[in-house]
Amino acid sequence: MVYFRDTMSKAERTRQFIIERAAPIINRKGMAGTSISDIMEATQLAKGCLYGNFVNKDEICLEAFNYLTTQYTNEREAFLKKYPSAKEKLFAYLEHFKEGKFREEYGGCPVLNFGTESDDTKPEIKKRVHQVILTSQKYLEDLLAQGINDGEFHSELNAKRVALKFYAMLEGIVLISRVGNDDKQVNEIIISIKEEIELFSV
Amino acid sequence: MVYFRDTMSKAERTRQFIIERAAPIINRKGMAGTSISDIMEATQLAKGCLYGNFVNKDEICLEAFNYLTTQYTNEREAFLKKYPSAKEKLFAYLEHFKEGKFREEYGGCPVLNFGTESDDTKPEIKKRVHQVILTSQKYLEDLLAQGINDGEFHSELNAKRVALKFYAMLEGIVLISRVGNDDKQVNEIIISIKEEIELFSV
DNA sequence: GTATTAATAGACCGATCGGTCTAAGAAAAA
DNA sequence: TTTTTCTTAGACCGATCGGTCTATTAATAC
Repeated sequence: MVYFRDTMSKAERTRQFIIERAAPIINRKGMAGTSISDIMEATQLAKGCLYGNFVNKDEICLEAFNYLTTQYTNEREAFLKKYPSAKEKLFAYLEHFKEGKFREEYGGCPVLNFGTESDDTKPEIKKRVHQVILTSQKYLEDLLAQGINDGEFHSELNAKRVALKFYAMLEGIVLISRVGNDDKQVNEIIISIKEEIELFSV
Repeated sequence: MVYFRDTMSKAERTRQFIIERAAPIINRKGMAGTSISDIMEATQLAKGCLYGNFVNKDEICLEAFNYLTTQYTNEREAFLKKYPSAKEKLFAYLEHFKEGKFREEYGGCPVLNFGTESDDTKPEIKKRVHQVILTSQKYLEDLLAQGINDGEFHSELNAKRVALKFYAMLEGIVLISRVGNDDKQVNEIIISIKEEIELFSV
């Protein structure tokens, strides 16, 4: 992240800094499992400073989730830009997933982590996670629809259903690979999805 | 759960009772999010009694996970027994999943909940979750292999890969349906899997 | 250079955390 | 019935929790 000294106030910069430092910790240890002192240590900031920039811990958690997801989305967007067709974009999507910064560096997929923790306890976070899930599905769905439109994919293809299927598989494999400390199964899933894409390619 | 007054000691019965009461709470609120006083309240037992039956909170969490998974496995086992062939068993497996006691009553799939929470913080729990994942995949894989063996499925079918694929999809859809408060997408996934089963049926 | 804004260390708050211990009573097992 | 096992309520422990506040200092903006 770049801090624009000319356009961002000191407070904005600090706020952003806190989010960036806190996000991977919360993603790893969970919202309940992360304490304010964890964040103080990671940022080397005083408690008063944290509470001067956020109203409470929940706000930090929410912003951490937003940061992680937009970060990931932006990176992927930049990566996919190079590929023109829907099919190429889909394959690139899988490649980008396979590189998997979010399966390793930051403690796994935030949708998975925040989603499972929030679903019975934090309605606001849950709502936000839900939005992200919908957006992600929609993205895949649009790619598939574009492919149909461009004559790359068969028209009988149910874009919505297949998008859901792919997305569920990817979330599922993040869980499996992380708990198993093993990336081999990620490749297996990618192969399965690629096979399926070929199946509905014209 | 039945308490066998003749074969179980008082301590064993109490231990079991605590596990059963604590399990759904821990599954919902998370390990870090569940306190000893939560468990005292749910069991109406004194703190000394809890610590007389378990060495610490972690042990309660681990046993809660074991309880939830064996519970679910047993129920499914009983349900599938009625179906003789591999293909019928697979379909029954999906039906049983669709009924989804563990997507609603107990706070979602324990593999998902304990898995995401433990993966960076609780190595012992993580290890146990890993075992359960392997067993579940193996179960599906064996079903598919049996189907091939019995001539129900094509022999080119990659049982291991497809088992992984199905399992990932199911874990993924638990997350999606819970965060979205919506079961419609569960049906969509079931349809997708059924389609796929038909695809490799002879 | 001056005015403003932001960050500091840390005292302090009440509440809760996981966990230990005890003395007494209840329940179960023999 | 007697003995053994188990559970009780709650005091107590030190630590930590999220959060507030203050007086001082540092950095930034104009």
